Amino acid sequence: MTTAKPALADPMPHDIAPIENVPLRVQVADRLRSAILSGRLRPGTGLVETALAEQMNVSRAPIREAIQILENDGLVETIAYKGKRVKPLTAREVAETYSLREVFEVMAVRRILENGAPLDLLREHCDAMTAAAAADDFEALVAADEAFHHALIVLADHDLLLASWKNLYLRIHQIMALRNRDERNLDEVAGNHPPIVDALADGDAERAIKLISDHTRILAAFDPATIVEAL
Amino acid sequence: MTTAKPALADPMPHDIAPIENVPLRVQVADRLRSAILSGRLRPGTGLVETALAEQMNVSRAPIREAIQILENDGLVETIAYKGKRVKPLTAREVAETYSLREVFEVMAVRRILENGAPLDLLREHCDAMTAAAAADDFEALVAADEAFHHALIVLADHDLLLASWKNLYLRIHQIMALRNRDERNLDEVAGNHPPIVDALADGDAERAIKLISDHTRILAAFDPATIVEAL
DNA sequence: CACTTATGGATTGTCGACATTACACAACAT
DNA sequence: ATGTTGTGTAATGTCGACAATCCATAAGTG
Repeated sequence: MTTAKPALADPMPHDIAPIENVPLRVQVADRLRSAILSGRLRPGTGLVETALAEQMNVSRAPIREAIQILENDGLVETIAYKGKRVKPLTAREVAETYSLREVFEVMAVRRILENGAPLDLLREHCDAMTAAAAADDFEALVAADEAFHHALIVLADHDLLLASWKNLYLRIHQIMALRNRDERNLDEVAGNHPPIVDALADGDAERAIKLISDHTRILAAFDPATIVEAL
Repeated sequence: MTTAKPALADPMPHDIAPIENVPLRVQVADRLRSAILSGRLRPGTGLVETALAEQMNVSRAPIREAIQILENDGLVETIAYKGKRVKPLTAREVAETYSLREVFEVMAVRRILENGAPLDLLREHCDAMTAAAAADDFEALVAADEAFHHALIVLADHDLLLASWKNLYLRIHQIMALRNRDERNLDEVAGNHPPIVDALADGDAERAIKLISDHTRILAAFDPATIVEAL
């Protein structure tokens, strides 16, 4: 009953966005994270609190907490009394990241098949991917790809899985940014996804799992050598 | 060549442990964590920085950072400008925790079967469990059980998996502490594990996966109702 | 020359004080 | 009474300064 109070009819234009009260540490963390994920801050780069504080015009406290947030994201590591730096990316870590992602996505597929879920969202993302591929728009393709996989995890209806996947995907972002632009066929990437949805629709567990498994594994296999050196 | 320097022959007794230079935040975090995991700090309990700082006789800074560490462990949640509290445990979270653990352990089994690994450590832990069960020593049984599963994950030789499993197992600790002492047959718990090792030894993937899967699932199914209320 | 011992700079670790926010409750007006 | 507005309190958020630690490099010593 929002209309129960007739005085002041609709006084607030929707344009007035709520004042954002974002703590500094979050702003700092977001900026640093995006710098890391975009590859502007390369693995091995030292993060000096004093320098960052001065550069961003805040005190050391928020910087410290921001760095700790990034540590929880697994993007930064601390060596006591020595310094903090962007976590180096070893070939092994890359492989492990993708293999864990595979397990997560297979788990999602299993749960979707067991509990059922509407698949139209996945189809939409597939369409977006084929469109992006047709337009030769790499960025859009990557975005749609992530949206697809994200939706897949969400459909699994498992908060902890979703949180773990998101955390893992941070590194995937980083890896993709550091990887030499692999000039693979965009249409091929886009074409890989619809069969997964089809298998889900058919309730064909074995096929769906194999498809999603192969899909993520292909990405992983492409990596180790093409990563830029760490530190 | 440690004997190349003949002067001062073996001057340091091994008894003298290295001076521990543990940052306060870590000490605080360890204490709080153990309090949470043991159930002394129940879910929903508010954590007030000022109070903890006074109580532990340190400033607020280490307390703050310690709490953030626990947040990364998933044991504490923050509501901005409102307070921090021990994360409430819902039945859903418990179920999700165990289901994710199942996936992790199945992944470990798969990797062990694919890459091979010595199984004697697992056997030792099995023996410790049966011994504990025979002595009716609940604590020892739980410890050996954890050692077994920990070893299983370690054998999978996957650092990221190990880290994720450890993080997840923190909550399992908490859950077990909060759960009404389930008076199940100790011998039964102990007896569940050797067949897993046998299946691994036989290279029987299907059987090993089914065993480990059932094993963790049984534990999960036992929970939701027996958990004490949150908040 | 080999080896120990100072010393200096850089960086994190800790502290106490102040600013900001949110909530609860009282005071007030309608 | 009901709703609005003020005010106080308790908590987190932020700050600047100081202490502790590590590392490299130089100085001293046999």
